[in-house]
Parts: sequence; C-alpha cells; structure tokens
Amino acid sequence: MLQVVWFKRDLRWHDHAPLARAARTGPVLALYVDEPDVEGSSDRSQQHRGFVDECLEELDVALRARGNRLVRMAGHMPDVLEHLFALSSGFTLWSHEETGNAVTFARDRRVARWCRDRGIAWNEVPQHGVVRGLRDRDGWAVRWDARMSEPQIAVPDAIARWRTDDTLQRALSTAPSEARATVHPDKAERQRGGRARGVALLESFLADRMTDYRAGMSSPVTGAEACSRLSAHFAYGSVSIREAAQAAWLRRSELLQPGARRDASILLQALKAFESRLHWHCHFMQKLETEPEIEWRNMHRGHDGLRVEGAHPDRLGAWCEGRTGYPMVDACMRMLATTGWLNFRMRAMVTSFASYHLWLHWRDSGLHLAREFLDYEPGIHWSQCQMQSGTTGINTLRIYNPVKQAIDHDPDGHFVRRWVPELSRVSTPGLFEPWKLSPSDQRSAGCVIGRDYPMPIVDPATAVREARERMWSVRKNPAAADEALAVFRRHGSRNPSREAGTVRRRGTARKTSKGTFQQDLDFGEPPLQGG
DNA sequence: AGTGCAGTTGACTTT
DNA sequence: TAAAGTCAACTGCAC
Repeated sequence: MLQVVWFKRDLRWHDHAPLARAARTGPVLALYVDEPDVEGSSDRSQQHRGFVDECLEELDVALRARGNRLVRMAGHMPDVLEHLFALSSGFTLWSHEETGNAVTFARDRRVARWCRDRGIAWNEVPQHGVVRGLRDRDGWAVRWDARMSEPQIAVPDAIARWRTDDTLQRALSTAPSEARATVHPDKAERQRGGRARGVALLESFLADRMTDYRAGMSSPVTGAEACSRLSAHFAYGSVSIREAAQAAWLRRSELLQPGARRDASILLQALKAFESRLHWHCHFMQKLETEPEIEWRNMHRGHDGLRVEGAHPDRLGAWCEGRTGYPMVDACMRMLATTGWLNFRMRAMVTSFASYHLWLHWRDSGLHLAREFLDYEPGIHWSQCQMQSGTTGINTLRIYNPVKQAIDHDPDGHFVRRWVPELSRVSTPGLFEPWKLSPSDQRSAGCVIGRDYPMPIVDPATAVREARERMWSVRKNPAAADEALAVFRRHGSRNPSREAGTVRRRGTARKTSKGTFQQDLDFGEPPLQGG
C-alpha cells in the first residue's frame, strides 16, 4: 500500500524516522504542501518561504538519488488528502509530530479527523526532545537525554516510488499564493537554506568556529560569526537536534583524548554551552506543546489587562522600523530587518524594550519579530516573548538598559554607527545617548537630534520606573503567588544541575520571606535562537 | 610601623 | 539572558 510521507518542519532525509519506516513498508509519496492558511498566517513572511524552498530543492535531489522525488502541492491539507485518497486505493500517512502555532495545530486536528473518517492510519513520530501529552515537567530532562541518545535513523538506500506521482503533480500542483510577498518581502542578506549548508555549519562550528563561541556570542559585533547559526536549520529541520547533539558528544570525546589541541579546554567549555542550548531549545518548545494557549494568552493570568493589544501603534511602528531614538535598539531593529538574524542578547534587549520602555503588548511586538526572525520557532518564540515581558510570573524581571548594553557589548560604537549612519560622526561616550548631546556637539557631528535622528519616543528618565511600578503592583497581589506556583509546576525546569550559576537558590519552588514567589525558578541559558 | 581614609571590589539584596 | 543599590572587606597611600 502507498505510504505518504508528509514533510513539514523536518526538511531532511537523514535521521528522518517517518521516511525510513515508510520506505520499509511500501512505495513512498514524499509530499510537501503549501497551505494557504499556513502561508497567510500573521507570523509568516516571505523569507521563511525562501528558506523552505532552498531546503526542498535539496530534499528533492536527495530523494531522486534514491529513486524517488519530492511532490509539492498546494491546497488545504484535507483537500489534498482527499485527492490522494481518490487516486489511490488508500494509504498510510507518516509525519513528525509538530509543535506549531494555532493555525497548524487546528490543521493537524482537521487532518486527524479526516484520517479517522476515512479509516486512514496517521503515524506521527516524535522528533527532538518534545514530549507529547505531558501535563507537567516531572521527569522531562531524563526523557530528553534518552531521546538524544537513541541512534540516528539511517537514510534508506532506495525509496520505492509510487507510479502515479507524475500524474498527481500535474493535476494538483498550483502556484502557492504570493499575496504576502510584497508585504513582508524576502531578505537578500538572510541566511540561505538547505541541508548541505546546515551540515557545513555544524561541522565548521564543532571543528574550529566554537573557539569564539562563549566570548563572542553576546556582542552584536562578533555574534554573527561566533554563534553556531544553526537555528534556522533546526527550525525547518534541515539538521536534526539529535544529530547535532551526537556530533557534539563525539567532538567532546575527541577533545578529551590525550594530546588534544592546546585550546581544548576552551573548546570543551564552548561544547558544554552549545549542548546546554540544545537542551533549552526543546525545553522552551515543550512549553507550547504543553500549553498551546501561551501563543496568545499570558502564561500567568494575573498579568491580563496589564498591557493592551493594539495600543500605541505609533510606538510599535517606530520600534519596528528602528527609529525609537535609542541608538542601540534602532541599530538592532535595522540589522534584523536587513538580515533576519540578531544574537540572543540583543533579541532579549529589543523585546524587553518594547514591553517595558514602550509598554507594548508582547503579541504586537512578538508578531513582528516572528516575521523578522528567519529562525522563528513558535514554541521558543512565544515562551521567550512572555519571559522577556514578565508575564510568566516565575522569572525575575529583566529590564534591559539599552545604554548599558551598548557600553558593554559595542564599546567602540562600530555596530551602532554601521546600522544608524545618521550617527556615524558622533563619538563614543555620547553616541549611545544622543538626546544628551549639546547643540554644538550635534552640529559638529552633522546630526541634529529631533531632525536627523529622532528624540527618544519615550522619556528615558521615567519610562522604566513606571513600567517597574506597574509590574510590581501585579506581583504584590497575594493571589499572584499561587498562580506562579501553578505556572512553575507546568513549565518550570526541574533539573538544578541545568540551571546556570549555583550561588542562588534555584530550581525549587518556595516562598520568600516577603511572601512573594521565589523568583528565577526557570532561569536558564538562552535557547539556540540567536545563540 | 601602624592608622586613617578614600576608592575599589565583590557578594548579596531589592526592585 | 537585568540593573541598581547596599555593605563589608580589601587596597593603596599619605602621614
């Protein structure tokens, strides 16, 4: 019987269990579907499609080398399945489990219903460390280690083809809607997709590039080279988390051999940081798997109504376009618009800035970032948006100071001047707070603040203080502590050894002397996006 | 040599 | 993955 392998965010052939198992069972139709509701989703942009296209091209080549091919169709998934059903005498559907957004979750439920109605078996196989059907985090870390330790799935040498697939391609393939292409166009300077590039990044990172990982990842100047840059490949599955984890373990054992290179200890530290990010990658995705509502609803409901969706459209627009009047923030937003990438610390800073300084709802800033991040991964993204906005209730408020971040991570101002050329002739101490420049300094730098570069759109002296007061008014509410405990049970990390830093009390739920909930329960290193 | 003192550093607390 | 503040210990130096 026909085996339909449905590719989604798993655009690879190596370590692909559904493909391997289907190939052992019968003739295979390798299918990718351009779905109008997925493509039209408000978190989707043209650059995502571009990266996917590049992955699919390579996937097709790899399948042809094994006697098969990729069939790409367009339409709503139940309609596509109905066509396949009419053309075949029934089939088995294979795919990886997906932890997606509300649109793909609803689509999956429609697919499941269609399969049930038609008597079609749908075999969904887990990929990476996300566990379906969990209600809390007890035992999660052990299961992650077990998943990552399982052998990688070998590519079948030959994948038998279904005779009718040519007919099908002609009958069903239509050009997918390009309606959004002009609204959120592709980025010429974004990272390119395809498994070959992903594998090359993994190899170059583990071989040598990771020397600069820990020292270079936090700065926007060095981050683009120092970071692994695998995040988009993980998001679209052109490289599996498991193959990355096992490659890292192999590299570690090499570096532990006697006579390893002189800088082995630096590389081992980098490896440890990298492995820990692979863990956190799944840890954050698991939050959305366990509670899909966190895509649009506050994780800690005590924060409902604190910020209003759609409020301050002028501030949102200025933030999106990089004209807030805060040079470090604007430089980051402009780099992101051009390249589709920003290192982790700067992502945290711009998100924090939108939520605290500008008091924007994380849904509004988060949707823009979802389209801007080439490596957008829903589970990581919405967890991070909420964490950087203080709405999880279980993390310390992390309100970033864009001036301090600039001084710490762009001390010479190269990054700011590159992306905010209006300020290119301003010298460093004043560069990060141009609203403080004297009229004569502005004149000599050829940049009048308020004319050539904006005045800050919110008052630097009061914006953060007001935000902090609003946040603490929620946290002081006694009911907030109970809700925070419930959030921790659902989502908090249980593994104290995973928690970075060992000085403070971490990883256990307890009340502080003042009766507020112990902060920082879920403290962790950043997941891989931007790291 | 020991003391006083301004300035620095680091651990820890508060928001 | 924060930032700002407190406080005690420490340092270098003048006397």
